[in-house]
Amino acid sequence: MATSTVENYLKHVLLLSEGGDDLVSMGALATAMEVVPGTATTMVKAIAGEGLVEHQPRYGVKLTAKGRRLALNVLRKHRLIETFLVNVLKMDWSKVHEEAEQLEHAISDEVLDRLDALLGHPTTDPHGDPIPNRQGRLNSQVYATLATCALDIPLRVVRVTEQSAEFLQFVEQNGLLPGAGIRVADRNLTAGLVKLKKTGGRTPIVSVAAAGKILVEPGK
Amino acid sequence: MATSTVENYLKHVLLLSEGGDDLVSMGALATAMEVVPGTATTMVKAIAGEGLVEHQPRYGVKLTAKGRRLALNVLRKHRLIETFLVNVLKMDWSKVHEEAEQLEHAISDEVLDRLDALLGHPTTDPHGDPIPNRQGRLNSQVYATLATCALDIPLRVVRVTEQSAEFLQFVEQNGLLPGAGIRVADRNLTAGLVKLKKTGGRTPIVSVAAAGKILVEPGK
DNA sequence: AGATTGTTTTTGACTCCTCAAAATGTTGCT
DNA sequence: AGCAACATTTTGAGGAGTCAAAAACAATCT
Repeated sequence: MATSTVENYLKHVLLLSEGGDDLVSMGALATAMEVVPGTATTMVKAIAGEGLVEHQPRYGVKLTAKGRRLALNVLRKHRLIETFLVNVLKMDWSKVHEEAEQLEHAISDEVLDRLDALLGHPTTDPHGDPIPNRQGRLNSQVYATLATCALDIPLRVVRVTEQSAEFLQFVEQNGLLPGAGIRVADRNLTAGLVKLKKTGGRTPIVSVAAAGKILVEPGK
Repeated sequence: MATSTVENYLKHVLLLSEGGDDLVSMGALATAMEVVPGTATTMVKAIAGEGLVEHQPRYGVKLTAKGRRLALNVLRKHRLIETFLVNVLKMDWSKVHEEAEQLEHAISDEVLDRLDALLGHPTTDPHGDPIPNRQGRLNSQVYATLATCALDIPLRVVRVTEQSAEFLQFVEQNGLLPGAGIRVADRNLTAGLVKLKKTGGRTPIVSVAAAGKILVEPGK
């Protein structure tokens, strides 16, 4: 059985490769795992020996089929737990990520399936992140962001791709939760600012960096 | 923060001292932790250094006030999680102990409190074991067992003090879940057998060893 | 008292995961 | 091509938790 450290490495390789099967650099992986690069190298060599990842020395790492299966299961646990914490226990959406980081390694597959049923087999978590199904299929649709989409057309927020509590609170305070209707009024790349217009009249201003983390689709 | 290994040592010292503040032997602790005695000695010395237990070399170990507080919190988590798994997720009561062993170290105090509220502040878990409240008060009433109580008076099962899945399944199959009405028809200490009589007519026979693990109170 | 039995502690070693710092390789620039 | 800048790997070391086996101690039985 993979230790929770190994599960975390696999999960981060999956998240950093974002669907594509390109290589993840040691630097990026080390940063995500909050360890020094040498540690990541050591660990990657170890789990490569177990057939969980393929290591191209000096170029990067990618998941094997086996590693991908494990990583998707961890991700499924993480996102279903987040959904449970928000929908059932009514926890603050900005706090559930931390909590799920711990629980995802402690929960069994049986509890996972029962949670899934209790929640009605949700397809996304409270941040709009897609939840892999039991078979490990992941809806990896590509969305536009508030930093890239066309101006002045009606949009709907579908996903927020950063988990830090501060950022999530900022998003909530500006009424940009998944599901919110919105349009981009103006974008000034020189100043690095994006002016929004909410249905209801509010006109929050966010940085281009923040806007790039808010995914949208054309909406009513 | 105590590691989950430390939490487990503290929990087992608490359970083995059963309310009383007498010393727990290294041998008993090692057996409970499923490690060799030398490991228990090493660990106890380490956590004694952190002020969590008091170690009387060669005689045993007991919790300090600080250690007891932590141990009770772990026990509270364990038992509330078991209750959640059975009452909400409808899991088999013989399986939830294993699951809770993992989850008790991963869950935050906030989630704990929300679970507690969701469940309606239960005072016992599905096995009848008392759940410590937030302040760490533990209802440590002393009950008779089927191995010691008077014959032929109406009883009610209140608690089953062994967590192995096999034993719990045996208890369930004989209709001896907490809450069940029952009386002891006969007890033969030589043969080591206890004959029971259920309200409803069934007359299960259990060993004295098993009977000693089923706690009862006088009941209609 | 002396010897036997059983428990506890000590010692040395091992695994897992980590870091710091030195060594090595890659890439881009002039 | 030669060099600078950067990323990666290697090396040596340490903490946490564990085991096996030897040593020390306590309790009990002649």
